[in-house]
Amino acid sequence: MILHSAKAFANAKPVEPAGPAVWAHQRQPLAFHAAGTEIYAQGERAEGLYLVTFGAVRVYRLLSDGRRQISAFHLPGEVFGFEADGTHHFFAEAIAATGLQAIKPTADADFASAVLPLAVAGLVRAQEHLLVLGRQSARERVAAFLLDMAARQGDLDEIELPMSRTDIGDYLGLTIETVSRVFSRLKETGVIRLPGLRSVVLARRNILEGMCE
Amino acid sequence: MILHSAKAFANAKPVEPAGPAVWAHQRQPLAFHAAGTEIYAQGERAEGLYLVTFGAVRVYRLLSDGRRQISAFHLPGEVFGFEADGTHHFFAEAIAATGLQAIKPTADADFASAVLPLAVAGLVRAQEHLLVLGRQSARERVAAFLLDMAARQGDLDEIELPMSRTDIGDYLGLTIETVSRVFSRLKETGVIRLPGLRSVVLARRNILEGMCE
DNA sequence: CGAGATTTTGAAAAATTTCAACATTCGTGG
DNA sequence: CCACGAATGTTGAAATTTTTCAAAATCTCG
Repeated sequence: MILHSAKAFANAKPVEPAGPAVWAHQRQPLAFHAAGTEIYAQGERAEGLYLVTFGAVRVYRLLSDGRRQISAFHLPGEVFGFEADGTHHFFAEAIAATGLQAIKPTADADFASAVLPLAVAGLVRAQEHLLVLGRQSARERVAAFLLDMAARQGDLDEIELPMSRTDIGDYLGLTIETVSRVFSRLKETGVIRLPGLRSVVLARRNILEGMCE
Repeated sequence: MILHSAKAFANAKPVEPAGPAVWAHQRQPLAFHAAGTEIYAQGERAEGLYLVTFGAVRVYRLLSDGRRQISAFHLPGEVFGFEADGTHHFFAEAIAATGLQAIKPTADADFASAVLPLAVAGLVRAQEHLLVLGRQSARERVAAFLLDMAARQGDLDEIELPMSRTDIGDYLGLTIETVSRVFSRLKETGVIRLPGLRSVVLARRNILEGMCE
C-alpha cells in the first residue's frame, strides 16, 4: 500500500488552482500524505493554506464523545486551511494518498486579494451545506452529495468516491447505516448503479436533481 | 410601529466594526430597514458588504417547497454579504428595525486585506454550525444557540433574542414545536428562566456548556 | 485463500415531526 | 386604557424518520 501510494505520488501532475497566478512565488515543495494521516489538528498553530494536487482531504470537528462532523471534502485543485486567530479550529486528514502544496501567507496585500475569493467560495459552500444538514431528508442529502461530487469531477455521469461510507455519513450528518440504505434504495429504483463500492453511475441524474430542489 | 422604528433609527449610535479602521473612507450613509424587509434576494447582483449598526439580520436559503434554513444571524458590529460570482446566493432580511452601513468593495488590495479576516471568521462560524446541525440533538442545538447568543452580547447571563421561535427553528434545523419544547424543558429544570418570550436568563450556564461539548 | 475491515440488511428503539388544539402576546382601534 | 383579533408560542398524541443494536454479506489485501 505504501508502495502503491508512493508510485501515485511520483506520477502526479500538480494541479493548477483556479485562481490567479499569484500563487507561483508562494509555492512550497509538494508534500505527500499517506491515507489516513493527519495534516493538521484542532488547536495547532495555522501555518498557511494547502492546495490539493492529488488525492482527497477531509476537514472535520469532533465532539468530546467522539461524534464527528466533516465540514468539507477537498479534491484536487481546491485550497483549504483557512483559519481565524492563527489557530486551527478543525482537523484535516488525507483520505487517500494525497499530494499537497503548502501556500505560505504573506503580509502582501496581493495575497489577500488572491485568497479572498477562495475564502468566500468556501463560505458560500459551507452555508449551502447548512441547508442540506438542517432541512433535507436522508435521501435528499445523499442526492445532493452525489450531484456535488459529480459537479466537482467534471460533471461526468460516473463518479469515484474517495471516501468511505462512514466519511459520507459524517459529512451528511447521518449514520453509516442510513447512508447505506439510501444507496441501496437508489440502486433498487434505478437512479444510480454501483459498479464498485466507491464508484457510482448517475443513471437518472434528473431524478437526483429533482430530489434536492 | 413605523414611528417607533424611526425613533430607534434617529437615536442609534453606529457601531464600530471590530476590524481595522480601513473602513472609514468606504462607508456609505446609514440605511434603515423596517422589521421583516428584504435587504437582498438570492440571484440579485451583489453590491458589497453590510455592517449592522443596530437591530438584527437573518441570512437564509429556501427549498422550492418553502423549507428554509437560516445560515446566520447578524447582530450589531457584524459584517455580512460576502458572495461569490458577484451574485447573491442567499436572502437577507431585517429581523427587527435595523440600521445598515453599506461597504462598497474597491479594487484596492487594502480592501481585500481588511475583509479577508471577516470572511474567514464567517467561514469558521459556518463550519462550526455544521457540527451543530449534523451531529447534535435538539437540546444540544438550543444550548449551543443560547451560549452563542450570550457570547455575542457581551457574555451576560441575560440575553435578548431578536428573532422568533420560527427563526430559531430555521437556524437550528428544528421545528418551532421542538424548539418550544426544549425551551420549556430547560425552564422546568431550572437551567434557564424566561422573563419574556424573547428574553432568556442563563441561570445555570455550566449545565448549558456541558450540553454542547 | 483467509482474516480483518467495511458494507449491507433487518428489527426494535429513540428522537423529531406532524397535526391539532389551546394559550399567550402584541398591536390596533374603540 | 382596555378589548379584540391576529399572530406567535405552547402542549399533547400519533406518525414518521432516523438511529441503534445485531448479524450477515462483501470486499480488500497480504
